[in-house]
Amino acid sequence: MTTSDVPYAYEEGEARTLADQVFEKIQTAIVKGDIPPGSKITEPGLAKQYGISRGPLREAIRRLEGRRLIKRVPHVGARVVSLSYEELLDIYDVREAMEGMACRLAARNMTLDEIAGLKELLARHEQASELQEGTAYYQKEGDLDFHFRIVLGSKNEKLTELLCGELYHLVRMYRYQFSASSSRPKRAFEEHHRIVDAIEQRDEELAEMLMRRHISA
Amino acid sequence: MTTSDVPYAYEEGEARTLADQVFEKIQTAIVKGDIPPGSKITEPGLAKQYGISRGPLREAIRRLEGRRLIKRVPHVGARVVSLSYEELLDIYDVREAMEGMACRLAARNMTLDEIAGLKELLARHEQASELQEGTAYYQKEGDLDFHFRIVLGSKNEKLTELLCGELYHLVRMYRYQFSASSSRPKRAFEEHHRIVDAIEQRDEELAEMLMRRHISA
DNA sequence: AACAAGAAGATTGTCGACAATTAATAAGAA
DNA sequence: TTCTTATTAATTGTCGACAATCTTCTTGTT
Repeated sequence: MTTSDVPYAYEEGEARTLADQVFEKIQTAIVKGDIPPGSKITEPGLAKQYGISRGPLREAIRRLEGRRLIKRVPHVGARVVSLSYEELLDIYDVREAMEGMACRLAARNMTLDEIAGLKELLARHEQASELQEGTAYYQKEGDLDFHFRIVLGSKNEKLTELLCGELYHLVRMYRYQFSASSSRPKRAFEEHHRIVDAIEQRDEELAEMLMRRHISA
Repeated sequence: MTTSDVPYAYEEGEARTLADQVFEKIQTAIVKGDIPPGSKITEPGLAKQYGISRGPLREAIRRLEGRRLIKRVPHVGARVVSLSYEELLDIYDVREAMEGMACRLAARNMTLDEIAGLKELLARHEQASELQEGTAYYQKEGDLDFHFRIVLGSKNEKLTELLCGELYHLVRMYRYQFSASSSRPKRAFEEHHRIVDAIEQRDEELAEMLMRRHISA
């Protein structure tokens, strides 16, 4: 796995606050399904589980609420969001729009080094894909890594925040939940390749179009 | 003003929690510039000002942090985000992508009633724009109202959440801050009109394109 | 005068306790 | 038995206090 588990990461080894630590722990727990979707969050329970008081825990919950991974009802409690099939389709429309734009901007703003890195990543994918018929690596983190780099290459902070800080987690959540594999590794790989070509040629229009088709598939 | 001050509103008169109330108060205070961008948030100060304890206040701050209206540094404090010109351009690229998609989906999913409502809104705008040379009303809330309705018409929950719950506030913040008026009321009105036409004809492609051009201008 | 080290002050982080509200349970009447 | 009502239990909301950390001011040295 090339990307860390926590993508938009803080500086490592930081003396962060308890609330921050627990925020991330709960976030990954939700994403990985350790705390199943729709389940109720009981404050005393979680506080005891993580060995902290309710204060920092509540702050973490409020932050997750701001990121829409948790829905809260006053005086009743908080539940982990459960994504329906409709919501998943919604998310993919959003991704199509935003990653399309990201790809357009990447074609404009990516440095030559970054492009070279992308091509190298593709090469590694190809190899892994040929060696093992293992769609596993390629499908999951590898695919996200590819998209991740393009988003970063857009050099658009807001876009990066929204995609990597919010939608990213929801998509990962979905993939963990359904063990989703797009079941078309060869095709996807070719599409990735063409996208990189378009970026290299600085063809913004084409880059956006290819990415949008790639996601909507 | 047709839209309420708090757009994605809770049910009114609800017995919400202190943290929720203060969250909204601070949010609008930030958006309207009452708490200036870049200024430091001191917990004891705000707590006293709103007449509450630090507990709920901290929860509100964490929620605002999740929405990226506030940046926090551990053990140092929180500051209101200050949007640079570059960030504003970034936001507009995101808006172009997302509202373009929203417009495409609106052309697909908007009901006839909603379309009729849009046309009626346009008529009101035209009248107001003719009567007073008052670009004021049209430029500000009226323009947002137009975009707001189209986003809602997309019937895409995630898109609505992101646009209305996050970018919306940032755009409003910017407008308050610079008293921004796009200085082209006539042209903008015509573009709105053409967009509605495209939606009415269910021409998704055209609707998206027109909206994107409208925003990027 | 300028800089460094240290002390005082203020602010943030964490905790436990109490009040308010909701959910669960038990008791009683139809 | 079943529905209503009252009581109990549990959970959430709020608060004030204390500890840890950072900031600022003071003091002393070069």
